[in-house]
Amino acid sequence: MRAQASVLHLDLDAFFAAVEQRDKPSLRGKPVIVGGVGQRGVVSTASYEARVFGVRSAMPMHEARRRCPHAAFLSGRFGAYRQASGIVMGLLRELSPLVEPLSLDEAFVDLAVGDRSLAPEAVLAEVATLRARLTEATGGLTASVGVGSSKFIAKVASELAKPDGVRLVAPGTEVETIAPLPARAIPGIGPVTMEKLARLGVATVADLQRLSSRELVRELGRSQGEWIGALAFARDDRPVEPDRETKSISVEDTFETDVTDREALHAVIARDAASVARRLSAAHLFARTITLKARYPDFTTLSRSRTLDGATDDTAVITLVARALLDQVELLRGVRLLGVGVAGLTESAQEALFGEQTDAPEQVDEVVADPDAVPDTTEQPESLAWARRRPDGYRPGMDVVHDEHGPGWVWGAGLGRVTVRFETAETGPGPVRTFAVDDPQLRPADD
DNA sequence: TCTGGGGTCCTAGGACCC
DNA sequence: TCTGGGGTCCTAGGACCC
Repeated sequence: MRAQASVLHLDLDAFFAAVEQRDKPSLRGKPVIVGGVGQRGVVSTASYEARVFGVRSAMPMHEARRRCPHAAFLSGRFGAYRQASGIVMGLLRELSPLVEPLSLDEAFVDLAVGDRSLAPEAVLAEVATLRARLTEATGGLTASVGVGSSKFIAKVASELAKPDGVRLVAPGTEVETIAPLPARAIPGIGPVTMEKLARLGVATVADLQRLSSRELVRELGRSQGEWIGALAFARDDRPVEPDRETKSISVEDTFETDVTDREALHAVIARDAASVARRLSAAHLFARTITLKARYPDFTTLSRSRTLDGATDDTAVITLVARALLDQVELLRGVRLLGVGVAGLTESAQEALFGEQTDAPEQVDEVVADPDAVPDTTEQPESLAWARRRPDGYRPGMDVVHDEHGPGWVWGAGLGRVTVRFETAETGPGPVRTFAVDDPQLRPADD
């Protein structure tokens, strides 16, 4: 904890839904739900209008539809979210070079750099300017901002400021500020930990403050017990870290229906491995450990991993190692999810550590020696298409262009037809038209 | 019609080394 | 010939966060 309130936490309000309402004027003021629109999707973000009906992040989509059937259900446009996020992070970096993004819609900023005044009035004036510029630069998005003497307090403060507000917790008032909050408000206390604490009679942070460190450690383990005990008294001296290194990269797919066919999963692995390899290359990274993840219909999840002697960014190597790991997975029950991940990331692809023997399966050795040995899986048999996450094509919410009607977005698709609303952020609510999916005048817009 | 996808961190046991 | 102890790496699982 610092003597001054010099840590800022910014959180964009209902971010994905707000971007959709910005770009789709007919949805402004209405319930909007962004998430997986398939059978097994969950809510990513609900607009405040949808939250009134009890729709929350991570809620299964069928439950959200039951609670709020008249909402607009959209599958998300990550290009648009990334762009808006980039603008916001840029504004934050004008405040201070010490910006630590936590996700597309959240970041910490360390204000204790340069010669600015850290007096509360001065900081609040800066925050007011920031929020006004943010709304202007993003075409109407809003953010909640918390300022405090540590990351923890700044984060709690922005939570208290939501939506579209500011809260500065004055140094010296931290413990009394957090005392009445539910213990669950402390980051790191999730459902399982809260259940354990409830058995000790803990409901609020004040209750937590009454427990001894010894009791917490006995119940939660050393690391978590000591950490929660410290946060209950607002003790947190973690620095804002602008350059955190990536530790792992992964891709996973939940299937519309459970998959038992090993060949179909081989095709999924090839595609996911290619995606992971592309991201490794883009980041100029190589990986030593390859992990395969599978989830059974009863939701039990397992992982199998193998660490290679050398690091790789090669699709063929990742594919064959992941496929070999799949041999250790029993498929009789089918799987609802499969994923490929890499870890042990390095900036160079060293050859095998000297003196060590490789324990990789022979087929991997073959591929390392000859990348062309990997089977070409880019052309999937038609029979495997069902294993894909979702049919390609027009997903609700996506941007399209029509030669005559101009830019619009997909309102709904199915049965060979696409319904489009023609409007943009600048136009005001626009008209709706329906087309055949193969209408040559209609196509997805470039991202 | 149960429960996404991308991450981080922690624990715990076994192998292996000194 | 009854049995130590620390350190590191690897694997697997789980809690948690957005």
